[in-house]
Amino acid sequence: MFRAFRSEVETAVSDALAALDLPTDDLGIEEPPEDVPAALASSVAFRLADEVGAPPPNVAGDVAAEIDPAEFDYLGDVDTQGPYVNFHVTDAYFADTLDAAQAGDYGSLPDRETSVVVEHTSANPTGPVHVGRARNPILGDAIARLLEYAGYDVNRHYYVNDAGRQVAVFTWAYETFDESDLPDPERDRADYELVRYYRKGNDFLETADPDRVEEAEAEIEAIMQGLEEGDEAVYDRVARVVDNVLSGMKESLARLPAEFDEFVKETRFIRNGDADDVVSRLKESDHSVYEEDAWQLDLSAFGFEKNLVFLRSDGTTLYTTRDLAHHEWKFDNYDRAVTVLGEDHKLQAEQLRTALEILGNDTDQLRSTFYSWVNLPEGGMSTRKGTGIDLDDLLDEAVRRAREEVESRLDTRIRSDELTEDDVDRIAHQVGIGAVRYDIVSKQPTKGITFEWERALDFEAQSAPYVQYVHARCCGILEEADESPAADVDADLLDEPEERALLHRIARFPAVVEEAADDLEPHVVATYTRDFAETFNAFYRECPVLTASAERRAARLALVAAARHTVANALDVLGVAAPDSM
RNA sequence: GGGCACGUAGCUCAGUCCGGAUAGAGCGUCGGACUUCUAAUCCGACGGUCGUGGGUUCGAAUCCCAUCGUGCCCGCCA
Repeated sequence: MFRAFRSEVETAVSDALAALDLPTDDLGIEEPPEDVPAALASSVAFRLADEVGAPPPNVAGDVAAEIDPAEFDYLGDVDTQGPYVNFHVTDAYFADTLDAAQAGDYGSLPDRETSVVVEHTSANPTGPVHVGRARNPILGDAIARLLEYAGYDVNRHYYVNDAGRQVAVFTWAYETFDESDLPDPERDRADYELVRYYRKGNDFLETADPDRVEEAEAEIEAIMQGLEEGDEAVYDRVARVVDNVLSGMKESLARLPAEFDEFVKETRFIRNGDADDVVSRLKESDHSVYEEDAWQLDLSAFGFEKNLVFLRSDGTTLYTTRDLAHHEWKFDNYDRAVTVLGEDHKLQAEQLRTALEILGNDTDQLRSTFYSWVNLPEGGMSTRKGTGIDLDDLLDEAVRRAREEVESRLDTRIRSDELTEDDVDRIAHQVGIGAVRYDIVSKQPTKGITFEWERALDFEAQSAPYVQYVHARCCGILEEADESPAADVDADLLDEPEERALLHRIARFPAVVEEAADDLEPHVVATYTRDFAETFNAFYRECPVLTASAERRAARLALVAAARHTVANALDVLGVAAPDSM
């Protein structure tokens, strides 16, 4: 309803200014501070004061007087407070909000008939997912969910880097070293087992005799050439390692949960000739140069200092070349493409975009969003070196601490229903994993995070359980009521300030989804859930539901149902579970 | 050296894109509220030169310039 209201306000102000013969290019519509009762306001009077030749409050009065609320459904009173024009909502606004939010999918926007491919995570298949990388699947999955709520047809892709040197090293190491020379795996799973070869191999290359390193390098080079030439036997050798490691990584990611519709392998674009096609088209471009036996793009006209090599002197393609083919493939199959990348890929992403334009693509359909790395207090995390916290360890610890928390609360629990063992287990998972996820997704991705156990697993703070608790409270009331919320309640009965505030908050949810999706910023939804919880808790404190008189009780039950759908879906956008009880 | 981010209360963060009403939360500290629809909750107090210095504007945390601090990037790696 808020979206409809806002559009009415825009129309009203625009028409009023036109009637007063004033410019309508800037309506100055904004949200007033919390202590102002209006839902929207306009500060347009400041800007027009000079033109009108009157002080802002007078101009505001003129604008307000020009608006006839009778022409609108949701725009009610229009008044002024000093230089501001304030817009209030009608009873119909509350009634329609209450009605709309009875739907279980409240907050989902209409289908846009637009497909979007969201590529995220795409971590090199070299070992277990660590916390430094975990921001990517959490952010990426939330963006994918957000876009689905916003009405897009979303596909989630994981781009598998299976053609680079690191997988050649990995394959060579896997085939060379014997398991008896390796430490025990940290977990009984493919990624933990295989990463030992990768680490051993890298260690060997750094510390072994130069002669033996040279031999190893020759084998690694042979694997890379085999991939480039389309040697099926080499593909099979590499795929055995890559697919195995990936199967383990998928299990970690699924715990978040982050799941994918497709794992797109980089080698696919070598094998199907698309990378070669990109090379030949780039060679013909005005920006291509042949220097030092390699084909390069001179991007100085686009503000890039250095050339971008797209074909090595030995005739092989580079990651970027294959990624160009990859993105053209995305453009062929989807209307829009979103990529979630670490900030270290920023320059590369800009070069990619420019090269795609040179190839004749419309890059408006491509949007990238960047996040800062999660570091340890002592520095970065590395799969190769084995430094870092495994995502599995973090999630295990989060669930363990959440379980401790649930169990310690069992004694003081007021509610009469007993929690079963299964309930405790469920709540521990929902709260533990939800807290990790919420902590990451509620911050602006560009802000750096230093990982600290205590902070990551703090269930107090402004964390998931605070919001989840609101959902559990809603469910508790609805369950206790023992009757479904009636469809035709009188929303006018919800006239307490806390009830009105809650309806206002509910009404905004679709607009929050829309804004967050437009900007690819799920943290906006997280901020909303916190505000929502605060507003609901005020209602919960002041407005008893079950003991209210029959009519009021029915209206409040409908409000609680509306609140439940809103908070459940807001959490769903973030990928955080909404527990029925806690 | 160049480019891009980030800098808001003791700590962790919203707000910055799109300038407007006394800069908002949480944690911590201090003081209150459970025979009540679940206290993982709520209420109150204390706490801020919005890194710094200029500029634009009726108005700047927000825009511009400069500067300091931190992080990332500047490969025929991925």
